[in-house]
Amino acid sequence: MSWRKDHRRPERGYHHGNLKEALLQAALGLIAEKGPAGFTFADAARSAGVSPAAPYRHFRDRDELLASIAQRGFEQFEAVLTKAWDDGRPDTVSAFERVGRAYLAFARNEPAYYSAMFESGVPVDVNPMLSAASERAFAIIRAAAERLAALTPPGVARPPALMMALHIWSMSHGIASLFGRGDAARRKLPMSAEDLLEAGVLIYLRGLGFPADRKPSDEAARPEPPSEPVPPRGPWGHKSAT
Amino acid sequence: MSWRKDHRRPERGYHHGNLKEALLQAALGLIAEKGPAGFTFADAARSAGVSPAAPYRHFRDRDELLASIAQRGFEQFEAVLTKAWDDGRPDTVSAFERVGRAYLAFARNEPAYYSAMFESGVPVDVNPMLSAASERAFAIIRAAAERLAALTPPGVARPPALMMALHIWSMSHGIASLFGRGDAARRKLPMSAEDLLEAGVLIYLRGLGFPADRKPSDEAARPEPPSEPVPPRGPWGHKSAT
DNA sequence: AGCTCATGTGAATAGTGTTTACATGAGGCG
DNA sequence: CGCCTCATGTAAACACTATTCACATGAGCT
Repeated sequence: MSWRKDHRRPERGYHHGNLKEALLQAALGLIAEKGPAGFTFADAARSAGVSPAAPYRHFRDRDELLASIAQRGFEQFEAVLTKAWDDGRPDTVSAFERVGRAYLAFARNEPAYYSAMFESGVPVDVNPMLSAASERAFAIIRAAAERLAALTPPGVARPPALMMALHIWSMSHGIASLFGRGDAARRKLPMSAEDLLEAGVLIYLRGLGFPADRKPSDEAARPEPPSEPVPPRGPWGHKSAT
Repeated sequence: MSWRKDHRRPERGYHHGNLKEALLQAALGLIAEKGPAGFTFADAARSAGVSPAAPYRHFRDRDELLASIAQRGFEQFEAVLTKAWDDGRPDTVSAFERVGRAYLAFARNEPAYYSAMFESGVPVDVNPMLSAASERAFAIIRAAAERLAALTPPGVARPPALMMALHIWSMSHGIASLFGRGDAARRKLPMSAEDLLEAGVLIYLRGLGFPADRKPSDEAARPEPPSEPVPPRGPWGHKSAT
C-alpha cells in the first residue's frame, strides 16, 4: 500500500517533503467524513503516513490546523463568490442570485471547508489573518448588496446595503446549515435548498420594492418605474398552499 | 412519591440519588463554557462528583448524553415558542414577530441547549424521540406561518406556509448562528440581532404582499384591501443608504 | 429482618494528546 | 569532497480519556 507517497517523486524516506500540505488535505478529508469534531490530530498524522508527533512541527495544536483550513476555505469562498458575482454581469439581480447559488454550492461541494469556517468553533476574531480572510469573503456579498441597493426603484426608500447583505447572508447560512448538506443528519425538504434560497431572496427583494419578475430591467437603460408593484404570482411556483 | 431521599443537604453517600439529572446539568454547564465539543464524558462525571464509570449506568455514551440534552432543549424550545406565539394573540403579525424574538432569545439565553440542538453534530433523524421533539418545535413555527399565510391580502397569491416557515426559520437560525451569541468568536454587528431579524422578517412579509406598517389590521374584522401596496418608508429605520 | 437489584466504585485495557530527547538527511561551507 | 547544522521526523514517556469488568453499597420490597 501507499503508506508513503509512492508517486512520481522517489519514495519518501525519513522526510516527508510536504507534510504541512499533506496534513491539511488529510484533515480536510477526515472532516468531510466525520465532521470537524470527528477527527483527531493523530488521525491526521496517520492519514498522512507520519508519526503522531510530526504534525506538531507544523501546527501548534489541532486548533491551529483547523484555523488554517478555515482560512484556506475563506479564500476559496471569496474566489467562488467573486467569480459568481462577476462584477454584476450581465445584470445586477441575476448576478446576485448567482452569488446565492454559489454560496449553497460551496457549502454543498466543500462541506469540509464550510464546516471548518462556520461550525468548527474556531474563533475567527482572534486570528487576524483568518478574520481578514473572512472579511474579504463577506465584502463580496456586501459589494453586491451595495450595487443592488443602488438599483431600488424610484419612489422607494433605499435600504442600507449592509443590512441587506446581512439578511441575505443569514438566510443563505441558515439554509446551508439546516438543510444544505445531505448528511443524513439534516432535515428533509420538500424542495431543493437552492430553490428555497432563490425563492426567499426573491421575496425579500420584492419586499424592498424590487420588481419581482425576472425581466432584466437593465440598469444601464432603466425603462420606466414599475406601475404594478405587487405582481399577481409569486416566485414560489404554481403550487397552492395546503 | 417518596423514593427520593430527604431533600435536605446534598450529603451524598454511596448513591448519588439523582445522577442522571446531575449529569445533564453538569454537561449543560460544560457546554456553556467550552462548546459542545469541549467537554468529555469524564468531565461530566467529575463535575457531578462521581467516578468516571458512573455515567455509563445512565447513558450508553457521550452521544446519548448529548442527544438527551438536545431533546430537552427542543422541548424547552417548543415551550418558549408556544408561549411566544400565544395562539396568535393579540394579532397574527405581532405574535409572529414575538416568536422570532423568542427564537433569538432562546439562542442567546440557552446557548448550551442551542448548541446541542443545532451545532453538536447529533444526528436528529436517527433518534425517533429526538426527531419528534424537533418536529414539535418546528410545528409551532409552521402553524404560525399557516395562520399568517391565511392572512394574505386579497388579490395576492397565497404563499405555501411550509415555505414561509422554512424561510423564517432559516433566517432566524442564520442570524442566531452567525451573530446571536456574544461568544467573542462571533462577528460584530451594527445593530442587535433582534432588530436585524425583525427587519428581515418585515421585509420578507412585505415581499409576500403583507402591509408593512404595524397597524394590527385585525384579521377578525378585516378593514379593507390595501390601496397602496408599497408604503413610502421601510422597516429599517430612518438611516439613508451609504 | 433478609433479599435483590439498580446504582456507584476501582481497576484494567486501549487509544489519544502532548512533550522531550534523539535520529535523519538536505543544503551550505570549508 | 567531507563536515556541520538545522529543519524535519521518530520513539518513548506521561497524563488523560473511553470503556468494560468484577465487586460494593444500600434503598425499597416482601
